[in-house]
Amino acid sequence: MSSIDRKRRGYHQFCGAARALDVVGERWTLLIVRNLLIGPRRFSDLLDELPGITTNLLATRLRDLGAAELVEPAARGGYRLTEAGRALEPVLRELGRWGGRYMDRPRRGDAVNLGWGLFSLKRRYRGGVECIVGIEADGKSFEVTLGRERMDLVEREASNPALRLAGASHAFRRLFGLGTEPASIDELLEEKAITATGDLRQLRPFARSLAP
Amino acid sequence: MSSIDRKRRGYHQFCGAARALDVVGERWTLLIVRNLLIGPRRFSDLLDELPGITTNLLATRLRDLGAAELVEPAARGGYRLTEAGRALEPVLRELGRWGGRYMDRPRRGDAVNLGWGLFSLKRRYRGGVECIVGIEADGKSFEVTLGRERMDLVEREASNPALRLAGASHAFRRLFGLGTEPASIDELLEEKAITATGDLRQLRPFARSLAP
DNA sequence: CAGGATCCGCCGCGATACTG
DNA sequence: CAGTATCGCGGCGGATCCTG
Repeated sequence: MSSIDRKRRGYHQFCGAARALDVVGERWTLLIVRNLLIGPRRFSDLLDELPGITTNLLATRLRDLGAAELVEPAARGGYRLTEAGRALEPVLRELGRWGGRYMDRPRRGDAVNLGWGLFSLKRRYRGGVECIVGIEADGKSFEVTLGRERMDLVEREASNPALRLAGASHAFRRLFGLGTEPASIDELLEEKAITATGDLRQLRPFARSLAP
Repeated sequence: MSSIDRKRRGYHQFCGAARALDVVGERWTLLIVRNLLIGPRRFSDLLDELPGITTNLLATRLRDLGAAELVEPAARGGYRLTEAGRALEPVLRELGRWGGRYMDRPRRGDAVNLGWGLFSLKRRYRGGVECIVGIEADGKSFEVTLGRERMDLVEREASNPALRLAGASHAFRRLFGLGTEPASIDELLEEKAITATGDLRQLRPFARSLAP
């Protein structure tokens, strides 16, 4: 039946990009995935982090992502990505890289999220450092794992970080040059905008490997 | 004025991926870019290659892409990508890579396009060959340039290819394993499904560097 | 309160017809 | 060949209501 074929609107092209857009090309979908790439999320978390999305649309998207087996129920409630969902990270990385040209400063009314900013550091990371850093900003906790080649990011309290940094998220956006005037780690410590505890010898290599 | 802010529907997030989707996230847009990445196109070319798009929507998308300075008028009429538009290639590459998992075989009603298939070979190319190959299939001409690291593809008659291959597009899809049972270059030459002229010593390295 | 479902209005989209 | 004009529909945005 052609009614079945056309049931769901699709591109009907034998092309990887078109197939991908058939699955994750609808509005909001890739942004939901981006947020889940940082860590598991509850419905209400996503609702807060995605200003403008409505409850019905978020529910629909999560249901569709579940049906596509890109998202599954998380252990402690909420939603998490499956392996196939996590495989979308390179797509988000390249989208973020390309969109960087429109992103020098936040515009009026823009939602700003430190998680998105830290996520974008993955492609800036220069490598060569090996340590785990815990970041606490505005009630949120991030575990940043620097390895030989790549950086990992999870939103959770770092289990056993070599270094702990705490401050307002704006301080971290200054540290990494994420939409504000950049500042050195020394300035920020001097101003007490950021406080560091733990193995302070890791501080400078950490900052340098992620500097703007 | 808030009416100006909200004139165009957008995500209003200070995030590279969201900014990118504000510009190229609407339906059809990235597929138009994908086709233009293979070479300049006229309005009617795009209309043929994008089954299902309508004239008004294609006109709107091309106008928007022009306003965003991703597309500009081509020298001999039609449309071509600007530098910023070509910079979307990694996005299409990663989308295509991810979408590959849904693409083992064409489905009923799928549009099939040899250009899209050859484009996907860019990420398969193993490097190490240096030659220009002209491919002629079903009235279309492609110039495939193999270099030390990467492969380039333009839809045009190759100016001075070391090797010329001609055949039905289905034969090339067998050669590269693009949605059909793969076949070796020897089989295809034996069957006369593909005819090769020029420097035949390049034939086998070419096929091997792009094999499934 | 988390996690939705339901209803409605609007605009992006699809289809067709028409024009320079 | 390269679009524009028109219209109907469904996806999406906004608000409210429901259920454990």
